Amino acid sequence: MSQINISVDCVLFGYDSDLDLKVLLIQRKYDPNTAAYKDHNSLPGDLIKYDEELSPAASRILESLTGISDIYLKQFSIFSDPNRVKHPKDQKWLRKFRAAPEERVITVGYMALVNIEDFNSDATYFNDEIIGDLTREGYFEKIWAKVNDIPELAFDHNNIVEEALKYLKKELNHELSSILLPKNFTLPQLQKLYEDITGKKIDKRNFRKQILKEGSIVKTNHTNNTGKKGKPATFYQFYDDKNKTIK
Amino acid sequence: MSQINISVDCVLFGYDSDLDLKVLLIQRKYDPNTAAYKDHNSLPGDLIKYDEELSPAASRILESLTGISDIYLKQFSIFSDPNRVKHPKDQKWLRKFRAAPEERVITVGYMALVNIEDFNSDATYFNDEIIGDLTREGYFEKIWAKVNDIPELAFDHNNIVEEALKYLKKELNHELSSILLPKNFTLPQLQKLYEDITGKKIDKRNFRKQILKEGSIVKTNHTNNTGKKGKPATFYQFYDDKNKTIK
DNA sequence: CCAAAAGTGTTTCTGATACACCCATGG
DNA sequence: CCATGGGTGTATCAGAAACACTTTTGG
Repeated sequence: MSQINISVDCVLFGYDSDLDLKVLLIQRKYDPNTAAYKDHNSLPGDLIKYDEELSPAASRILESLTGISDIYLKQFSIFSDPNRVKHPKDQKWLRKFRAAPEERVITVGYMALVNIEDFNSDATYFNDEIIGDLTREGYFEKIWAKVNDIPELAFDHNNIVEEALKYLKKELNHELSSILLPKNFTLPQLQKLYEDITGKKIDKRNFRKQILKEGSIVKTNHTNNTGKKGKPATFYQFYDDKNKTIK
Repeated sequence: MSQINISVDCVLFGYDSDLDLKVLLIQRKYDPNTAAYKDHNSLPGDLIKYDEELSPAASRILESLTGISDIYLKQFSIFSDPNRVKHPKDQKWLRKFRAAPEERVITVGYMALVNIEDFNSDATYFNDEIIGDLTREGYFEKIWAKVNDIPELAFDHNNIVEEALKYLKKELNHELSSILLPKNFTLPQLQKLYEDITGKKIDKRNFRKQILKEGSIVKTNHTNNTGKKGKPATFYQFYDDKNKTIK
């Protein structure tokens, strides 16, 4: 008898200060035996286990990819179209490693945020046992794609990314930015992050006034002597109001 | 093999102008043969069919209860605790009419709004074939419970109601109020609705100024000569900006 | 004529926006 | 010394909030 399956898919955002907002994708490499996976890209995700809660499932998937165990996670939507896995190209792929590839899958979308520098330090981490779907399939790579330049993805994953981005825009605040930025950051970096995500230019005096008034960030004694032209910017750190500690 | 089931549960709000915000509950009556269902209350909900989309499932359930086919619906959260149907009292009940009562059920919460007067005109409507869970179980009644006085409900339904209420508070606007109110309503009624739902007192001059400025409601020539003391209030109607029609 | 509820404008405050010049560094 | 990017304060505007009396009806 046919059953409905549940999965989670994670849209992991990373922000590269001098560049762009990016999303982590799983890219299947060309396989000479089947030629089927070439250029097959998707979001990290997996079916949930019978007794598994949704958020822990998302954590499990992300930890296995990044080695980071406490990634910021937020459920943002459900994708429940009965035909969302029925496209022939997706079916061809599913048949390779799912017991019942034609069965309906409802997926829960999670938005996740990570400091891309933390990620890089663990870039090679990978735990074979954790991600069923990925390891069953074998050979793949992680790539950071610019949000404005995302390739064609499997299933409805392009749509899921769009929805995650909408959600991030709507929810953006100082707590979230503090996750995307390294511990030490400059105000021009923070401002650029806001401008990149919301797509709006901000007046720098007003931006500083606002954010400093809130008291959520503190000045350090250091500046970024990057060897570039221009006055060096001073580093700030986020201050966690609840725990009275610097993040 | 154990599978995960998906259901939808509906939190249908109705607003009785002179009284309170209410939620529609399904109340199982006392059954002398089993004595099991006494005082068993729950939200209207059902497992979804294999090929069914979530929103249409919620519509189906609500239509079968109210006879109204186009009830306002909004998905607001997922409830996915693996043990949410495992409580002994709930298991006892599920064993009566589910093939696999011990299986995990993930439910999707829908908030729904209805003009309680429309509902009353169809109060006796009930379609046997539509709601599986309800008809399998047999005898039940619909009751409107005040949101501040909700009895103990099955599963995690008390929690689901709370979350729906939070969601309604957050999303409350003039479109939503127009659904809860009858076609003709007075400004004091509208203001009371806002105050009841948000739990905050509003200055009546500021409230009128604001809502009239938006142009979403229009004055009529009628007043509510209710035979009560005090100046009669004039009736207004919501004006649908998109369709240029009165709702 | 009194009690009850509807209806009506103005002032104050606060937060958002607009705007231009000086400073420190590298080349 | 010049090009580049960092850093600073004030004036204006708009929307939110505070506030008190008059009007119409029923009893």
